[in-house]
Amino acid sequence: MGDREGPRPGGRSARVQASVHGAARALLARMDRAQVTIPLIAAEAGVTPSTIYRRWGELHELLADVAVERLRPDMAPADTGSGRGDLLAWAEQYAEEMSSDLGRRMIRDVLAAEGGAGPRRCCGYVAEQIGVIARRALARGEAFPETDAVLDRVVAPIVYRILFDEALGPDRVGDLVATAMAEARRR
Amino acid sequence: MGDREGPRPGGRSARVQASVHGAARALLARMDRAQVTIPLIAAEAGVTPSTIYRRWGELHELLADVAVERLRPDMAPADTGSGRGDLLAWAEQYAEEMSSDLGRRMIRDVLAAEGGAGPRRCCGYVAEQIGVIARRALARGEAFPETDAVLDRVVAPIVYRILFDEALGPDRVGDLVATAMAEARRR
DNA sequence: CTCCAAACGCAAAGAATTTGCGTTAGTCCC
DNA sequence: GGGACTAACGCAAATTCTTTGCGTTTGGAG
Repeated sequence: MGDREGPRPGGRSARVQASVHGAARALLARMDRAQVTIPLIAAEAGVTPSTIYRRWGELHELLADVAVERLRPDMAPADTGSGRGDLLAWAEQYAEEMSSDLGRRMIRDVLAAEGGAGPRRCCGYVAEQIGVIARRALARGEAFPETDAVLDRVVAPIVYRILFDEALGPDRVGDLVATAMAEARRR
Repeated sequence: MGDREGPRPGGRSARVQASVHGAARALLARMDRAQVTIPLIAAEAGVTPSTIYRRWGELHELLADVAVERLRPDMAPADTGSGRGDLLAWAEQYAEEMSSDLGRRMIRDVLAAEGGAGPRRCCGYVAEQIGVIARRALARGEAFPETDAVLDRVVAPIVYRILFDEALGPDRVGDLVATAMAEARRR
């Protein structure tokens, strides 16, 4: 049940999904994003367009699917020795990755899809990473803010600025982390 | 120069733009969003599809244009007698409007467009409203946080949750405002 | 008043999307 | 293991959307 949404692991569906995802990533890396179409992806993946249309419906849905996959963290946040250091390192890296052209585009792809599942999953990934940092900090006996507080004070401003204004620099991210950590005492 | 990007006020271009915007709004209100297409909008507006394609390029650009228009505030924030009250009232209304289905969709439309002009303009609208509240507060001799601080502590969490998670209730919005107002003392 | 540039309408060509039908692959139950 | 069943796929035709060339109109400048 915790199995993502996909079909069963070894089936034909899974193979098609993998090859379509791979084709989409390859094309996105190779050419301008406005020129990537479903027939192109289908040709690259070795399937017929109708297969993609039936499964994903629109290009946005497919790209969102691919983007969510790429936004899933592949490792635990670095352990710098303190919760504050961990959060700062994580936040700086996150801000940098997401403000890159690729990161920006992935976020927008995720948001463009119809169902709310993609964005929520991304938020979940972030919350999970913060949770790891938090548990590590608490195990060391340190104070650490609630995950929701970190989302509100650190993650939200980073993402909001990337989407609507201009990406925050490392110094501003540091300020956000400091503000969030100040919240920890009230726990 | 503060004139938006559009053509001169009375020209033919302006009339076409107005009628296309109106047609798009009418169709969005009347039918499901996935069924709204450029040829449909063109028919409703009484122009040929190629006109729309040439001016906006894609449906997303047009919808983003329409959404930005609708997101522009049409009046100054209510004056409740104090900066804190003004901000609270504004934030609660903003959160409510943006978390509605319509608001959500408009935000996503704005973000889906290619150029970064739309999102920045929306952010500018918000900053402007906050600026009005701030100037009123300062004129009364009250303390009030920087606009950037309000964006980070109040607006960003509201929008982030709407886009990625679940909309915040009025109580949580109140907490955000309280946090932001606490910042004012350091000015 | 005349000229000019930008924008529009029309229509044909090209590309993408939808859909019906036959076939295949994997699954479940003997 | 073997047979039936379901979901997904391939193919191809029909539909709809998108692009583009060319002539015409419109509003503004000199």
